[in-house]
Amino acid sequence: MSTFPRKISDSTVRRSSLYLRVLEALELEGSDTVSSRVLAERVGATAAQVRKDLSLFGTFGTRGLGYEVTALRERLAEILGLSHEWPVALVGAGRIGSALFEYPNFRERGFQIVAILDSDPRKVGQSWDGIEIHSTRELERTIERLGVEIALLAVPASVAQGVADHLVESGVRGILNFAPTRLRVPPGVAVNEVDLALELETLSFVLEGGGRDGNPAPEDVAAGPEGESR
Amino acid sequence: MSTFPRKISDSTVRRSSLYLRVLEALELEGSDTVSSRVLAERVGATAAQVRKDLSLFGTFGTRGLGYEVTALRERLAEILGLSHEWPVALVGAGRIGSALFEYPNFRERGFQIVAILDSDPRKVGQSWDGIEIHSTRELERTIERLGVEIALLAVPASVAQGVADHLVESGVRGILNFAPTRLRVPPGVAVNEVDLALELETLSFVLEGGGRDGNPAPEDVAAGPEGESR
DNA sequence: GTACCTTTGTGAAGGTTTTCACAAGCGAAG
DNA sequence: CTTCGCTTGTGAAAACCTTCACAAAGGTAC
Ligand SMILES: NC(=O)c1ccc[n+]([C@@H]2O[C@H](COP(=O)([O-])OP(=O)(O)OC[C@H]3O[C@@H](n4cnc5c(N)ncnc54)[C@H](O)[C@@H]3O)[C@@H](O)[C@H]2O)c1
Ligand SMILES: NC(=O)c1ccc[n+]([C@@H]2O[C@H](COP(=O)([O-])OP(=O)(O)OC[C@H]3O[C@@H](n4cnc5c(N)ncnc54)[C@H](O)[C@@H]3O)[C@@H](O)[C@H]2O)c1
Repeated sequence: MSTFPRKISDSTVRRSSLYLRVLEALELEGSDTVSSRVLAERVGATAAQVRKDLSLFGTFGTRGLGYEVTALRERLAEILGLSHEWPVALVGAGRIGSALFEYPNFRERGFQIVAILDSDPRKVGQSWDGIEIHSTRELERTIERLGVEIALLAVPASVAQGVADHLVESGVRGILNFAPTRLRVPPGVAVNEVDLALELETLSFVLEGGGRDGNPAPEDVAAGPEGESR
Repeated sequence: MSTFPRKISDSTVRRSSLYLRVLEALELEGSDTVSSRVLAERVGATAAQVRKDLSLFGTFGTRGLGYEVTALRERLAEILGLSHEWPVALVGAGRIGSALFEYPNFRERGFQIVAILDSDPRKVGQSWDGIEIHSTRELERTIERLGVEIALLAVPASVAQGVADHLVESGVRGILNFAPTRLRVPPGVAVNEVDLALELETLSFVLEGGGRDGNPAPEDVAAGPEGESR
């Protein structure tokens, strides 16, 4: 709904997600306000970075005081598109699919798995926690009926592109892809790849001395990916 | 083992991991050589980017011809630290832990789970596929005995930092963390965070119009995170 | 051997993200 | 009401990353 003057960078969005999590924790701890310094400390960034990030979204702080925890949390949640529930489809009811289904964190943050899809006739018809597993032949109908816009894609790599195409045709606009394949999707569709073998390989690169001189780089090693640009 | 003149950026390492995967596929397809253009096409980057990345590691190509597939694959694998097996410990034998354990992709790429650790007395003593689940009381001994340097951390967020500290004390230098907590580790230890709720939140941000004007940004939406630089 | 085609490797340019540094603003205290 | 201490918001600088553009060089055909 909301738009912003400048294009917001991926790194800013990712950090904002972390800020939100810290704000939720601070609220439970009973803090009323928080400074950019404290926020930064908690997420492993710099205070200037926090202020720059937040300033891209608007002006939230009070000079001399900091940010009001509850207000900022609410505003950030809204900005990140978390002020309403997202109905989510799980595609691929295999090993990783079942772990994802039972992951309570998704629902807590407003992502509710409302449909499970699989092509295996032995799985179709089963129910998980009251949600029936549908055949991928009913994919389009199911996605449309439930208004699903986000899908968790947990099918074998060999079929991932085909299933993704089908999802996009059916109206899905965001895919979290667990298969180790780069998906090609039309403009207007967002994909996030979760590539665990790649994550391990970046670890082994650093451990093997790629960072510098046989030792992992001292500084930025604690920060993680992203670089996650990430 | 190998060191490089300049510090290699995270994005370069991540792309290199993708190049390696494409090279493996090309080898199976029977290609002898590949140009930066083709390599780029397959991973969704530009040809110049591919050449820049590779040039940071050395000079591998032949002008007019391109890169020799097998030679480059071998060299890249070596650079990424994949020319030997890595014994890996799985810590937390829960839902995500068991999916990870059964994920064949890890072993195929040289990451072999040689130890499973859990604190739940009901799980300790069980065997998964011939590998016994050990108590976390034996963590240090197990890690040391098996020479584990990389751990998959799949325990509840509330205990993740404590377990991570214990792992580091025992000699672990690389952690792939699935708990939604930023780990603090001493210099010299590498951590990659896999934060699925965060990935979903970046999707919902884009879908909600954060990218631009109510529509996801047309260009870089297909590229994913790292971003994803991270 | 030469001409031509192709593709690499790489400085330089361009763009983006992070850090720096400080004026401006707010609240509290006296 | 003024002063003081603290913290934000933000231009400018620095660092970093990507793209451009082209000379250099290998292969091939004749
Ligand atoms: N197991 C893990 O820990 C793990 C980790 C990261 C990534 N992954 C990736 O996730 C994907 C699934 O892995 P898994 O271990 O759960 O495999 P799995 O074989 O246990 O599950 C795959 C599921 O997808 C279903 N499926 C197959 N073709 C389908 C189609 N065309 N449409 C719908 N459903 C279909 C299968 O019936 C099965 O239920 C793979 O791409 C894998 O590389 C797995
Ligand atoms: N289920 C998912 O799909 C999923 C996805 C992403 C991230 N995660 C994260 O992964 C972690 C594990 O999630 P899960 O769903 O597998 O939970 P789970 O409860 O199924 O498994 C957690 C396991 O950790 C063990 N454990 C608890 N304390 C321990 C300790 N101190 N030392 C060693 N082992 C200990 C438990 O006995 C249990 O076996 C959580 O942090 C969760 O947020 C889970």
